[in-house]
Amino acid sequence: MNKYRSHKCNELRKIDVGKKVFLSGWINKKRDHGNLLFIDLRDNYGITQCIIDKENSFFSNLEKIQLETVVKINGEVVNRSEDTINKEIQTGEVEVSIESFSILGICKELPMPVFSDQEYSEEIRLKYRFLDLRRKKIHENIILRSKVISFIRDEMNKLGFLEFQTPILTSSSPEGARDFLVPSRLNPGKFYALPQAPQQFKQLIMVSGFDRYFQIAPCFRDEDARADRSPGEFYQLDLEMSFVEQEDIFKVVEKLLVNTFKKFSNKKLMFEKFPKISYSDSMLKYGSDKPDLRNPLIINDITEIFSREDVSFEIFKNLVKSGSHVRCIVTKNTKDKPRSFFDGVDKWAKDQGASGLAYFTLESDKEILAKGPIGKFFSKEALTKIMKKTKAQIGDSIFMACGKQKDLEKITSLAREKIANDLNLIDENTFAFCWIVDYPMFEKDEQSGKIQFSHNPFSMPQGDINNLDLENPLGMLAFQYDIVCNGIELSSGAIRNHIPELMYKLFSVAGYSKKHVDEKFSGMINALSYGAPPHGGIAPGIDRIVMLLANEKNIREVTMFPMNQNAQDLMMNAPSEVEENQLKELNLTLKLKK
RNA sequence: GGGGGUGUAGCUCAGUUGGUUAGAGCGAUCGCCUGUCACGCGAUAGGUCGAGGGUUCGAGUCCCUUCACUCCCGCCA
Repeated sequence: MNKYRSHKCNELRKIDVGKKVFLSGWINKKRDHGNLLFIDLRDNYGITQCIIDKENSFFSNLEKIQLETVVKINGEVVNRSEDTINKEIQTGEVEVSIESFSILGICKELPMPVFSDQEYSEEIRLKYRFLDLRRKKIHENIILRSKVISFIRDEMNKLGFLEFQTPILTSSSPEGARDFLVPSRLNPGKFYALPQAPQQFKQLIMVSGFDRYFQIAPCFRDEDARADRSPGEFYQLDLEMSFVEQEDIFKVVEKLLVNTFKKFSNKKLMFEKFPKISYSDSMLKYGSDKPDLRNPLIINDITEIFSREDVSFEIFKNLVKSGSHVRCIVTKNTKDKPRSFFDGVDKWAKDQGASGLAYFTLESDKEILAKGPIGKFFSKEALTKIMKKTKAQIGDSIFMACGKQKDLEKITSLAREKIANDLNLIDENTFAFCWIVDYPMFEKDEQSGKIQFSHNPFSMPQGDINNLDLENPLGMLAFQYDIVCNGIELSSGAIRNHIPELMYKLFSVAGYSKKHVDEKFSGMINALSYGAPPHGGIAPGIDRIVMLLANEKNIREVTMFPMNQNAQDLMMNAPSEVEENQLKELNLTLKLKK
């Protein structure tokens, strides 16, 4: 028999009454009545109330013991009287009458309480993460994460995918995010890079003939953190399939995500067949390529209205003449909302750096009229036209913004969210997935004016690949797609370009020579020249999936040992300085900026 | 790199128009208490008010600088 415990702390029931047992765990809570002491003993599985009175010679020692000390308790399971049963805990019908105890691990005075629903500063939580992780909420989040990953692994195996590991020390790639670099001792002056994703490896796995690959893959990107973005490292469900078209990948991933979300959450799925929205539609209707489809508000372009003679809103008209656009958001039946609601939105927009949001409300007094500060600038014919274009009705309000396309997309996207929150339009009890498809292959860099890959240079362009219009690269679409859920980008993927000649052509559009491609992607381009199957894949973010399932707003809540916003591990003291001889071995000298 | 928020006891926070000795709850220590499950009651200890500078007769409070944590923008194929 195990030396430390006969039972776990969630196991004892009425049927065990009379048994001699021994339990080990942490002292979660003491309730000291002076001559009678209750102890809640906690382990990973649950809590058992243990009790001792002053007749017992161990009483005074146990009374003095610190919370969170690890102890082994010997005793007898006894019944609780009807009025002392605790339904909150699994073992609440019984308790353990303590006969003796021993300390297995002492605990100093705690820097933060473990048994408490209080919130603590990130600094203290991260420094004492091992204590933080004992707390119920986050302990359960981490267990959920483990179960989700196991489930996904299981599903992937069932679907015929093989799990492979790919190198962690690899080469730096010129595209994408900033790399983490690792100096090579054996190759002075040269560096490995940690993979931003196993992108090239997974394609090489397809070229190697393995057909279906997946991996719960660590990815490393040296970019600044956000609430939903860990600094440094995160995990993706990386997968790749051979001899597939876009639709084949959609089928696999939809099934996997629907199964996962149904299993681990009680929230409703708005769609089991995820709607497909083209990138350009999404940018127009939602102002973003990661729309929250729980939000019913839609953005409409009404630029043309402002070239009409019977519209006299000169500020917008003049801006439109110089190339700006006007887009609007209609809110249903808001005619009775107080002035403060409308002004609040307008003021908020100004705080966001926009020039504000103009608005009016459609009312009817035999004739259509627009009420609000700028209502008088629109004729009833113009209003009718706007109503037709935006499907607005009497009683609705219209918020308008004017600006250059990029700025406009940004402010309308934010406004959509802001207004929906103000009007409480978002059903928090729902997951709304969608596919964003038809990404452009190339885009123009705003500052330099140069053509560059908009997403992934290895994606397959759409259309007849033998007759691509390379003169108009900005019109070219790619077989590239994202999954978005509740406004969070969960993953992106693509059908890959497996034809070397085509890849050279596309890289040349972005200004890279054949020589450059051969040098930077030698492994890939070489492999594709020896019989590569058509293939494609995707990589859903594990951390974000768990975040959604755990209903958390911050990725640290589902990460066991996260770093802080400055990419420091306060518990392990990373990053840290290293010894001079370590640098010397690596042929490195430090030149710190002052 | 830029903008916002926060920083007061071990922890979570209060602290008024600048005004005497900076408070509370939890935790710690000590005492009382035999049915609690956020046990109760009493007492004690515990403070560089993030740091530095300034204004003032007087600064936790006002001003400047700076640091830490956090949220956002940039960045994230």
